[in-house]
Amino acid sequence: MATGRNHRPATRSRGIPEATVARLPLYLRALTALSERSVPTVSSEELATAAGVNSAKLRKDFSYLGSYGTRGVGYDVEYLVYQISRELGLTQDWPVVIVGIGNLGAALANYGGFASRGFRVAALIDADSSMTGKQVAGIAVQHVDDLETIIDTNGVSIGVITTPGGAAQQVCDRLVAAGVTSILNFAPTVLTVPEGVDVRKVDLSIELQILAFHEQRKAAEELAQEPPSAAGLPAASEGRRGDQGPDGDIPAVMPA
Amino acid sequence: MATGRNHRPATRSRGIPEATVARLPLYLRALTALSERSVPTVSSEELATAAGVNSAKLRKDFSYLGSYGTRGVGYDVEYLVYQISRELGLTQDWPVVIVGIGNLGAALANYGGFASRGFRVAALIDADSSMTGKQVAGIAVQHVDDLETIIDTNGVSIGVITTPGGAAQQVCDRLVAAGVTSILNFAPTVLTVPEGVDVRKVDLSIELQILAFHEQRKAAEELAQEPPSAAGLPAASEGRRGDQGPDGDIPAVMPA
DNA sequence: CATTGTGAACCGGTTCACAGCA
DNA sequence: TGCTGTGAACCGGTTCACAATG
Repeated sequence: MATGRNHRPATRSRGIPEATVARLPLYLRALTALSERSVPTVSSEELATAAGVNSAKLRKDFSYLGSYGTRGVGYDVEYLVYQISRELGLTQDWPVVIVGIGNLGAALANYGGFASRGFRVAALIDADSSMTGKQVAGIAVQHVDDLETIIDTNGVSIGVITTPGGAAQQVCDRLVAAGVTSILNFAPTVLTVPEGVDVRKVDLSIELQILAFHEQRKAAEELAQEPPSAAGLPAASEGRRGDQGPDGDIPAVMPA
Repeated sequence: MATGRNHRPATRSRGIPEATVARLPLYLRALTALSERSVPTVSSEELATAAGVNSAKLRKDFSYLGSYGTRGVGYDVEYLVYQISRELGLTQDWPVVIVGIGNLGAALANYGGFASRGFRVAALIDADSSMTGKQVAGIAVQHVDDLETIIDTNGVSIGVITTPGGAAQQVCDRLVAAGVTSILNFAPTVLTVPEGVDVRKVDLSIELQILAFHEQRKAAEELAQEPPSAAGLPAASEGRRGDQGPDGDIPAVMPA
């Protein structure tokens, strides 16, 4: 999931590699912070450090968007914020529905960063009738029976699934039938969707399991490294900002 | 991150590619379901479908673990569950701390799939004194002042950060100093860690932004495709199970 | 002359296609 | 005969290194 995706394998959108797309939000976040500090320009080196990537990668990424930098100087922060926002489609705002208002669904509904940039929680949907009408994050929960109507009247094309695993595929089918074409899935389930629908998944337990794998390996190495020669200091390490997590690639959180 | 990771780039652990490691939990989940239905064996084709990958990839993945299949027959479900669990380090259980008990932290604490496989919530930690002592998911919240003691007495090596972005790096530093070597970061922040510490990140807003990008592209294509010839049915699509989301690769959810 | 933009080498991972084996 | 295991081709993405340039 790493990083996997869901697109036509051949002709890529407008030449922007998927890996680059996955990093644009990271650059945007760093640039927004600079913008708030009224920094006028950044070099690829500075920005790369802030975003946690190396500068060559960043420059190559930006080269896919066009030549927005100035040699000898760097990039204009405001201009770049605008270009990336536009490229990501954040100049319009996207109504989003969240289906499954358990602990996680409620947490997401309350998530501040939602509204800030291009997204708006248009509706909260739950199958439990006793939830209907309750306010969560200032929004009244609606019943799943009305899912199709809600999608339609709000013009929703992005859905977030935070239901238990067992309900996810069914909810997904209804979302897609109602016109949703992008789904963010937090349920621990592999969703089957028609061509043209994008699915990304976020899976807590998978992330933890990947960490456990490496954790175990570290423990094993520690034992194995004792015997050889110098059992001294463990390779003095300065701070780094390595690539962090999936890109794609990868985990689902299931509400209780 | 897809997937990106945080490891020495050269000598890979025990020859198991990172991309394979990221898929093992997926296979394990599918196998566990089969096991519960008492299915004795599966072919690579069946299991691949259940896990949402293609069979060649699955076979290659398994080949890194060893030759656990039987030609002409398939794989023994129970045996494979055991081998993958062992490989992922899930035969022992990992005490985990969650730092930042807001909406999201509470949601994760309540997440059932936690305890089920190898993980145990050893402690909940929050900086807000008014939270101290409160029960969340049956566990008393402890104050961040005691972080080091908690890590130490519980032998914790995996930490989950669900604090606001501003506190994440600081919490991370303390976790690492106290001995944590694997971190799952839900805060929208790039964490800097010393060599040898693994960080994976889960970022809601990044995931949504990636979806928005593709959503926008679809809309643009629709317009562009109208002009040509046949504006008929949109390429009849049978259900697929594509790769879904990051693997690696990559978003952070920030509690309110 | 500092910094971008990019061709070319490199590398991990995926897919293909078939040999090997129960 | 059917399915696994894997070498080889392929491909997207990363890194290198330097030419281009404001």
